[in-house]
Amino acid sequence: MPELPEVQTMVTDLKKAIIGRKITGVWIGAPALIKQPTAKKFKKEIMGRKLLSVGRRGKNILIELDRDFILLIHPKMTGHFLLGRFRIRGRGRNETVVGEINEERNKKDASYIRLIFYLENGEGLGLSDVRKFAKVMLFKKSEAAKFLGGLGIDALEIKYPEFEALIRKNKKPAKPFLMDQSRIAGVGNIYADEILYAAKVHPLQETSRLSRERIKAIFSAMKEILNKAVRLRGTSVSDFRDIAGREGDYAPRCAVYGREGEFCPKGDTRIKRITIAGRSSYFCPVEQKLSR
DNA sequence: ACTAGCCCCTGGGAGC
DNA sequence: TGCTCCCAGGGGCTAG
Repeated sequence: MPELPEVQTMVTDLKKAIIGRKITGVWIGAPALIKQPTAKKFKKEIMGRKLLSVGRRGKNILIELDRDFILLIHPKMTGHFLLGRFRIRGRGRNETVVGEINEERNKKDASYIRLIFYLENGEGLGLSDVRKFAKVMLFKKSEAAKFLGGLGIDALEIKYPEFEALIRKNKKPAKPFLMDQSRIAGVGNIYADEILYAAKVHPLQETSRLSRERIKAIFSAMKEILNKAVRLRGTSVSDFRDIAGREGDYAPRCAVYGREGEFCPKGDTRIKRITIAGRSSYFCPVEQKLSR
């Protein structure tokens, strides 16, 4: 599921592929993904816009368009972009996308495309999203604060003093703290588990009594793991693909995520899975002891 | 102001 | 083989 490194991979790809190009058409297969404004108005307003720059804040992709518009895409669980040539098959509600993208394995992926931005040369930028959880918004630059105001500091931007101040104020256990986008933006379920494992902190650890040493360990593990995952172009445990349909290379580096019952990389203890706030959490009960 | 819990959605895997 | 059931999960929303 796209977290900061996967979103950054998409942003890097998009920068190369679409900057300076113009949106010549839009196909909306799942109007419910468009949260702002209405799908009809969205289509009208985005037509003919030029793509000026691509950025990221937490897990949100922000594309700057001409006339001071911002296009925001949050991929949620299964959203990702594919660049290729697409045909629409069927009619009305039964319309589906057939992709002429590079490889056979991506054909299925293309059929999950819910939204296409057509570019000048007939190529399309498709948003593939099996579960239709993705969020797409279009608004004026002047309204950005309204739609991004609730987001905390990006996990790759935050400096240690700010991080320590946030974690000291925090009342949640360590894992929900890392995943709270209103404090620090970008860390999701997979990387939170990996960060806490590397920092030797139990996911249910209350953060109020953590020593400065442990807080520093969490902070540096966060930076190191996210940066490494960015270099490896993300984790593809399920649906994540880059713009060309390729998987990321970080998944084999995961020490604990998705590895219930396997041995901890540092010993002969088996990795446990527990549920925290409705989410699976993987950890090593020996490496990550609760302390108080 | 804050938090816990429900809900959105679909494919894939387990179980029978 | 084929059916049904349950699970995955980020974050928006609501009730408390």
